[in-house]
Amino acid sequence: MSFAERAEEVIRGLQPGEVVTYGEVAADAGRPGAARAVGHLLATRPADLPWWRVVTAGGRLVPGHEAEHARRLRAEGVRLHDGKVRLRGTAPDP
DNA sequence: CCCCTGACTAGAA
DNA sequence: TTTCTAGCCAGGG
Repeated sequence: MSFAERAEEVIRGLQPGEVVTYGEVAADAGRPGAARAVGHLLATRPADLPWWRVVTAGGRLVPGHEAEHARRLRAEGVRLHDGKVRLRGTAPDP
């Protein structure tokens, strides 16, 4: 099984509202640090994957798909803050 | 096998 | 805060 297959399974295993970063997916797929590869896969694999549940390490949405991404996340019940996703462990700036 | 590209990441300026 | 640089990995030509 290739990294792409594992990553695909990981993304498919995500639950509605479950938002993870590329690094999380890469690590879960067995290749920590291959975050770039994950993005490459999602970009080159037009499969029926919930790509909108994957965001950057900073909670930033996918560049070039912000509108679509934000819309889908809202549909899943994800709370957005200034176009960014509130990831676990992150705190707002007072 | 080599080279290039990209929906990444962390750190410095 | 935004922009740039260097490091990272998987695919495709």
